[in-house]
Amino acid sequence: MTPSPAPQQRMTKQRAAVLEALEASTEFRSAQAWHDRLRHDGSTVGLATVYRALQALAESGDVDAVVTDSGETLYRRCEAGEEHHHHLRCRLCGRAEDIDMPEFERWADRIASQHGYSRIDHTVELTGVCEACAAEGRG
Amino acid sequence: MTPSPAPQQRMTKQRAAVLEALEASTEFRSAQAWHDRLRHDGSTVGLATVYRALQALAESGDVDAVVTDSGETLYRRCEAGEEHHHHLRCRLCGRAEDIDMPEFERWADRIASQHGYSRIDHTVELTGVCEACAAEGRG
DNA sequence: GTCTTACTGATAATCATTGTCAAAACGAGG
DNA sequence: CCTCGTTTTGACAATGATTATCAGTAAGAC
Ligand SMILES: [Zn+2]
Ligand SMILES: [Zn+2]
Ligand SMILES: [Zn+2]
Ligand SMILES: [Zn+2]
Repeated sequence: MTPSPAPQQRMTKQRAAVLEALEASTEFRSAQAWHDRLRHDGSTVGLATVYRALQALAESGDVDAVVTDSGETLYRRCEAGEEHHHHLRCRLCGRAEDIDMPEFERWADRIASQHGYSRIDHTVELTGVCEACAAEGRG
Repeated sequence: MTPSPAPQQRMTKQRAAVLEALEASTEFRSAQAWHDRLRHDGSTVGLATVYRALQALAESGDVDAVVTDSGETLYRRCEAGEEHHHHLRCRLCGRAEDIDMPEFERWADRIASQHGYSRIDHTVELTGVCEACAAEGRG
């Protein structure tokens, strides 16, 4: 294989717009929802570009991504820096809280090795209805 | 709303075949994978029918369903009866172990209410590479 | 400015899943 | 066993989120 010539990143108008949209909210939204918001805010960014930007950001750890039960991927800006964490997310409005659970991490590793499994990964997501949404009687 | 006239279930050849296939394995497979297996075993069951059967079984709690990171839904027969449980699944072959974690359940409820969230639901899945797959050097 | 190369956006393609609907199969009752 | 109202089936179209294409655009190094 070739020594992979270090891929460069360029800060474009579009990427900046996506970043700005992400910064303006702490809620989980789908790529299409972010795209809608950008268009409504006057941007002419293309849908594919939004997908690409969000995926790149998710890979680099700058945004959090979760997959819903229906298979949709939701993104939001990551508030917790590099650190591994989980979420408590409102199913109705996308609001989310960062959750830390170091005990779980250790427990998962132990259980896995007890069963002979290696290269462990895990998915932990809590969903519910936030106080505001409950008050409005949504859902 | 109408008194919902008690929906009946009929045991058809196709549903029996799906059940039989599920009984013959403890591994998580996609609807399409189960369909393939059924066709290879001589059945002429249609793909849509397999989807319908698996969904019905999942709703009734007779099979476990998980959504992968890529959005695909995997099914396998449920070994743990009605009881709520989680899985440690091999990413390569679909093998899975049932995992119980009552502490987590309690913890999740507590965290959620501390943040003012109600109607809590949760997703906890562990994935890894099982001993057999690791031995074969797959992945 | 010039040039190389990554990026963009309109659009087509993919792929799992769901909807449609006429034909076939259940199974209760006779 | 035969009949009949329902449920189920299966081939195929449709959906909807995501990805691939590819010609044109624009970072940013020099
Ligand atoms: Zn909410
Ligand atoms: Zn974790
Ligand atoms: Zn395995
Ligand atoms: Zn649980």
